[in-house]
Amino acid sequence: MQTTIPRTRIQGLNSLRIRNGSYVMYWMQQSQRLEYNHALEFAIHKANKLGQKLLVVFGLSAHYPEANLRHYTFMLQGLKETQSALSDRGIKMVIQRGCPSVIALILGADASLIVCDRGYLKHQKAWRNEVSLKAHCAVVQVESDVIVPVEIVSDKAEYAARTIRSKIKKNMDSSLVRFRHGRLKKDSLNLNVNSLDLTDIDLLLKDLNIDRSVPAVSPFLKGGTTSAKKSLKKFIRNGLPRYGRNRNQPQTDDTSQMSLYLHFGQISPLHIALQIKNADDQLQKEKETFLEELIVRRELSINFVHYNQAYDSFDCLPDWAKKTLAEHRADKREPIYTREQLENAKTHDDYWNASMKEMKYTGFMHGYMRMYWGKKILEWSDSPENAFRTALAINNKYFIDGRDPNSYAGVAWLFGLHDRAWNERPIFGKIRYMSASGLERKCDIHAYLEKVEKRIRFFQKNRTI
DNA sequence: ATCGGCTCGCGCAA
DNA sequence: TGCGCGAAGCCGAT
Repeated sequence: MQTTIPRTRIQGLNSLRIRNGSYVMYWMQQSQRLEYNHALEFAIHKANKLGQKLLVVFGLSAHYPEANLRHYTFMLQGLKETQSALSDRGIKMVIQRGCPSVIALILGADASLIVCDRGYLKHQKAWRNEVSLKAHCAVVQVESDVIVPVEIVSDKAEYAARTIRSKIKKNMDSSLVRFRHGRLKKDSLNLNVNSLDLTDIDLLLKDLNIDRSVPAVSPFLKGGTTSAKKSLKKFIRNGLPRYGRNRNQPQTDDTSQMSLYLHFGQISPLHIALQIKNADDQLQKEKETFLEELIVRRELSINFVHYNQAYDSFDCLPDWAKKTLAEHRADKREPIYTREQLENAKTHDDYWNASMKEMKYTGFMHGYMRMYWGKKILEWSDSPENAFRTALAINNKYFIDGRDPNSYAGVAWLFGLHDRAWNERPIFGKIRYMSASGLERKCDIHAYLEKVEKRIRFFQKNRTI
């Protein structure tokens, strides 16, 4: 049990001191939860030490890059729960409408100290940079979204899972520790700061001028820590015992779905990892396989977006991949589908269409099908650059967990990132290929088609938003 | 059903 | 400098 936050998670973002302001402010943005939140714990600790109140602030932008009704609904469900959970602890949380960095600076003007959590995408870094440059007090960033902080693992973009694995494992035991949740001494509920009212999320969503082109998946998937923990429990009971066998079987539902909640910081990877470690001792192998995905692969994605500035474009790919795709640029593509045809699931390939529908109507797709889905976009586009753009755009539009570091690494993987060369063939060159016959050979793809059809019928019948 | 070849480059051993 | 091996494969030979 750890009582203080490890130094390796804490970074001063400017050189200013703690001022004598009205409160300590935790600018919450990435880690949208109360539990296992290192940034929040650090802020509570500092507030107690200074004898001050703690104000938690969230800036809600109506124009978050690529976000639509589906994402906002899921996020606001989680924020509503977090606000009330904090309130139960005597901590005031306000949500204000506007660009997150601007909100942080406005409310931070009265703060003694601004604590923020960490995000690795370009716009998330830019927001924190702006706040650290313009704030009048110390700005401290606390990592609470990974098991091993990125800089501790490596100081460069890693080449593949195998090169990052040992570096993560070296630091894992010292990072996989519980910590005590602190208590705020000075109740801050009476702080007089305005907040958006989250009582009626639908009403608030109508008020915000957001992109409404993609419907929410509520009430089938609900955002928030309670949902996340319920899914985790269910996974440990039902999915984990079969994880080794079924993780690549898209007709089953033996996945954890943790990526949805992790994306919005509604659950901590540390919390998940500890729960998994504590599960049945008979499941050593399954646990290892799951932790490999949760920690090594997820944190490889974060390493990628942190150190590779081109993570959202074709340029991010390793040279051998760009070279081999260029050599096959003139290969005949037949058929070629437009983005519209793809989004409408109007291809000749029923397996592919089913995966597209799963994504479009349920906001989720089984991991194994995510690979097949993307590989075919490369095969059916007029150029690899356009394929990259299309795959990423559709990914981010429909997946609840789109726009995550995992999204960028996942899309780039389709084009060779973190992978190796394979037998050369048309269009793909030496990039790994996947085929419909592979699906037939390796899983029960017809059961998957049925699963998707059934789920979509259920969704359409019961949709409320 | 199972196996080997395909093919690249990092990281480590020497 | 050489060598082993890898984020989830394909394909043809046996």
